[in-house]
Amino acid sequence: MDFLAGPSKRSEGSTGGPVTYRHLLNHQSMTVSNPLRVIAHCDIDAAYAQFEQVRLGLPDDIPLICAQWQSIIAVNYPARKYGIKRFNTIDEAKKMCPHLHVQHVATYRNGEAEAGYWGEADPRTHKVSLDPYRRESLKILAIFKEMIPKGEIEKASIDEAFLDLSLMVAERLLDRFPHLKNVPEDAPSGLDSPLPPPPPIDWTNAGNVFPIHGEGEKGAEDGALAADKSCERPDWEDWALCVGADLMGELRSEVHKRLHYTCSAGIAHNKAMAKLCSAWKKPNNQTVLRAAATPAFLRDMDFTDIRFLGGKLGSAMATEFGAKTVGDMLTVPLEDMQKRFGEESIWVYNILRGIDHSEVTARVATKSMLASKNVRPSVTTPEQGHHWLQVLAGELNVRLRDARDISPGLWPKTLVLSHRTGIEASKSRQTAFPFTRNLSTEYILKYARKLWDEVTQPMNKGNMKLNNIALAFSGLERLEDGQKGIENFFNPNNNAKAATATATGATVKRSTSPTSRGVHVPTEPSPKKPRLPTLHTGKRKTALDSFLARPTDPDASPSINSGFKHDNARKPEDIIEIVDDSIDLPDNGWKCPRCKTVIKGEDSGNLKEQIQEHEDYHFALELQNGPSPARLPKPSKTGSKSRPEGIKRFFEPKSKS
DNA sequence: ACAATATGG
DNA sequence: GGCCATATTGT
Repeated sequence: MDFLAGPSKRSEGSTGGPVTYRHLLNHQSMTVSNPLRVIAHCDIDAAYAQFEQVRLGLPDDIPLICAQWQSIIAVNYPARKYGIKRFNTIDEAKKMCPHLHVQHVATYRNGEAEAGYWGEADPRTHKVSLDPYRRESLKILAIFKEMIPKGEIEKASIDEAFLDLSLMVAERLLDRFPHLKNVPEDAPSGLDSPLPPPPPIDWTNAGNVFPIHGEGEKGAEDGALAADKSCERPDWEDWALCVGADLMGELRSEVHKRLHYTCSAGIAHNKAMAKLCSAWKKPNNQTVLRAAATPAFLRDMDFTDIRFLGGKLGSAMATEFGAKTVGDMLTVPLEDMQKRFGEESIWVYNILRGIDHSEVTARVATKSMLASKNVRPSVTTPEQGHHWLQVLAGELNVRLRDARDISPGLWPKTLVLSHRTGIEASKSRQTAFPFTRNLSTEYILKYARKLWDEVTQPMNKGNMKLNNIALAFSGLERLEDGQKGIENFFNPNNNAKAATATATGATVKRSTSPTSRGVHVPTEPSPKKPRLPTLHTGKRKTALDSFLARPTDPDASPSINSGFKHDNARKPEDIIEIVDDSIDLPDNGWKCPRCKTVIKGEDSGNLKEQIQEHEDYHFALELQNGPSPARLPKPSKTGSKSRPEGIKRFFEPKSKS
């Protein structure tokens, strides 16, 4: 337990000694173990609720919940003051707060091709759409990308992201301390010489700085920080965090300025700690976790709050070692942990000590799209199913078109139909999804129906009772010209007769024992099969292994790259280019050179804003779908459709009921 | 390629 | 609890 003894012990970084010029100057050294590494985690406060509040143009201090049928899926912070929780019903919530705003998520209505906000949402006829939220998520991500052009950005979910600020921070440090750019002549070991001692740190713009001795200690608020300052000399690691926190402050204020969303952030030396401290003070706040404050920060925390320990692994460990807090777990020797949970559990051992070497990896492409519906009442005839297939196919149609607007050539390898009855395990059936130039709901529906028939034929005894139907695209990839089915390519209306003739029957029934595959204890890391390496440097292994995976030691291979790992990651130059694009514009409108969308400024004041927003949209979609191969003037759709489609929908009036 | 399952937001 | 996204395993 002497790990907790005090600030002299580092939780990360300086096990290898002082910060050197190499750490600051050599980008190749910006690895997961660079002591100057700065990682942020950012999380939109009560995201769905805020999205709705802003969409509706409501003031930010009114209590609002976002509803999905009779359930609450998000509660904004004003509403939380009334004690409203996610698990309350809407009626309960209204009782707690009579003037509560209740906004239902967008839905697809009957045969409607577009999701929208209708007066009423009926689970018997409507299907929930999260598309509006996905779009807001992309806008936010685009601002991140713009503000942190040189950092890796990992979208962790619809409302969360990790950012690697290390390069930006190093740059700012050098701007501020130019003398550090050159190694002094008389430096004993060249690049590997320690940096000179830093000046004191001004934390005033950094947000919450978690105190070294924990929260409840003597000097509250400023007192604790003042005490910290007096008893500890500043170091460059803390400087890096402070600069990173300034960056995050600017970024969050930019997000607020442009989109009116508040978010919370954590700034630390690694992902796990950044994630933990973004949740420390919410909403609209940020917290910095210095290495020296990490022991106090973690000590009393429930260790299952740590990312990846919230599931079966965490609870198995809690049971095994009779532990609840991180402090409890610190008494478990590494050997014991490894004996019980495998060699790789050193990952857990480290993270309990604030050490986490996992990288911030940009997600380059969406790999699947799922439209799922819990049907009420259950469908008991194949005909009822057709209705929902129509709705699900319609949604997939919209989503794939949207993605293809920005990422041409994107196409799913397969179409999957899943279904569930009661609480049994889901079953699924899939088929190849041949390329066509004429994507339509009907085209999707054709294959969906085929799957549906295969599924329903065997069960046609009147015993059919499906409670969930889902349709998904999987294996989403950018198709090369050569990959496009030749028939379909030249003959768009060809039905590709023999695309699938799968009739393999008999899926295994497996309804019992949800934990049968549960916490299997990996006594050995199990030699992996030579599986297809994924794009992401093949780090993923089994579910459990991936939690426990020990990162490769970056120090051992200084030659492997730093920030820009992915060939298709956007480079800063591109960003300049695009921002410049938006500057040249005709008087009263603007035509996007990429997608030919025309934006008209109603009052000239917001045209620029709209353009920026549009550019951001491109950014974000490329971030998600991968960059477009080149230009490609799209054949103008004008006039062919009465309803705007694809990217244009982005600029439609948001509420349409 | 296909089907099932795990995990997490 | 509903609606997702991603990854892995066995066949």
